[in-house]
Amino acid sequence: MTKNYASEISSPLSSNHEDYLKAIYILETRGEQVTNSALSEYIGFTPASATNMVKKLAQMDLVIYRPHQAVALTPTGRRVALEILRHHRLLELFLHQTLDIPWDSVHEEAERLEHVLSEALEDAIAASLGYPKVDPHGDPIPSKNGEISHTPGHPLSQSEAGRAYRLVRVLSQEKERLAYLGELGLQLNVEVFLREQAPFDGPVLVEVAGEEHALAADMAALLQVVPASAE
Amino acid sequence: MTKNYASEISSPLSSNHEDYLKAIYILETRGEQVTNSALSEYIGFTPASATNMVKKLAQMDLVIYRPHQAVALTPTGRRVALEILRHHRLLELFLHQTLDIPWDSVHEEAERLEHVLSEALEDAIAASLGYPKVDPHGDPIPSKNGEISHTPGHPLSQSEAGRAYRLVRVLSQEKERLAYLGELGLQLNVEVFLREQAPFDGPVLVEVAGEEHALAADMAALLQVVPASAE
DNA sequence: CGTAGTTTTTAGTCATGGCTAAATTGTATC
DNA sequence: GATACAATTTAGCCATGACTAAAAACTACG
Ligand SMILES: [Mn+2]
Ligand SMILES: [Mn+2]
Ligand SMILES: [Mn+2]
Ligand SMILES: [Mn+2]
Repeated sequence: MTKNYASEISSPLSSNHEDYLKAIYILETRGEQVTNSALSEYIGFTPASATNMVKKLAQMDLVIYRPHQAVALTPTGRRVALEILRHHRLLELFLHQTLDIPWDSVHEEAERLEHVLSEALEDAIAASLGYPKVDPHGDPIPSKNGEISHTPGHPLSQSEAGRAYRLVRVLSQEKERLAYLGELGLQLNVEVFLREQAPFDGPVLVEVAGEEHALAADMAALLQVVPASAE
Repeated sequence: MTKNYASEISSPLSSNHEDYLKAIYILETRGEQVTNSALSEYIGFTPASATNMVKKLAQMDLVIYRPHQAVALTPTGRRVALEILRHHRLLELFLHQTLDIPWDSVHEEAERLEHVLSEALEDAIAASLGYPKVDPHGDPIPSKNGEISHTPGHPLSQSEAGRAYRLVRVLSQEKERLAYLGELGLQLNVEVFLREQAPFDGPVLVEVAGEEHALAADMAALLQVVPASAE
């Protein structure tokens, strides 16, 4: 058997089923309404396809669907979403740590592998990593029984200038963006000194590993930090 | 991009396409004629489905199909089969070595993972294992450019009694059989002393790690060995 | 409220790739 | 060579899940 949630559902789920549920979960956690258009845009299929799939998921009791309303996960749907998300983030960390895959590439690899990970493999990976709590981007890894911790931190763009911070999460999975940040030395847990914060949503000046860089406001908004003093 | 052979083919191949090609390759190497029934039995679909798929593979120039004749791989088809086989065997070894997955479980895991392995990951795995030549069952791992070595050895059932041998390959991927062999201590590269060989295809008596065991003739036929003196 | 514009749903099409059942072809035996 | 039996192919069915285009339903604004 290949999946933990297998006992809770009627028919086996395809990769796309799982990606839909994961997408709904992620959109839910963003606090936005999970409209059909938001969902279809996120997964990259047409709105008609999204409606179609959501109806099927509703028949399987994985989501609640009321026409023209935002879709929501049922408890079972959330369990499935969290299991796939756990696979995804464990894989990202494993690929990064064990196989030296750069942090800007792990997402796309995990996107395919997450669907073919057995329980045994999930457990073996988790064990070999020492039961980690976050992935290479600082995203929390759901526990086996579906708990997920809230990550601390606040955007660098909303932090006080003249202080040192530690990067605890990057709210982006865009390959190019992550590659750029990596070039600046901005990897997870790196120390960042916030030199200057321009007003009117202007750029921020930071110092990383002795070098100074300017970051656009929207970029800085994606960088979650905590005070470096909290060591 | 996900596969190396992508440039050589017209349309992307599904997991099942790849498994068919791999199956044809394996049946070919057994020296038997790859009949429709042999193929359909091996892959576990009906003969009608096999005919159907073989015709599609023929349209893509991956196999040669003539009605009522044995099917054969084209050079391109062989390249695809060998790439998937490389994925499979690299994964088996990786799972066994790096994640301690038992040798009787790696096959089924690799059967799913082999289809979602990117070039980058294939390379990273091969590098982390030190570019290995054989998998945990002694099956040769095809090279990146599609070369595959011939493994030495002969069946234990056709070996001379009173001599010591080294197990270099097990010609089975049945979970229960491998688990049983593992319990006897019969893992790859283990030393086996052939105590007695009963006539008329009778059982063989072996000594492994100080313990004596009797093996059925068909079991012993699956164990490929070389003289232990060849150290 | 009524209407324009947006969002969502419906309806209908298509490709894929399994399946069963029936027809056909090939093979072996008398 | 006829005939039985096995292997293979054909024909037709079905589920899945994408798509486009059209219809319907919501929303917002004058
Ligand atoms: Mn995915
Ligand atoms: Mn991540
Ligand atoms: Mn496979
Ligand atoms: Mn093997």
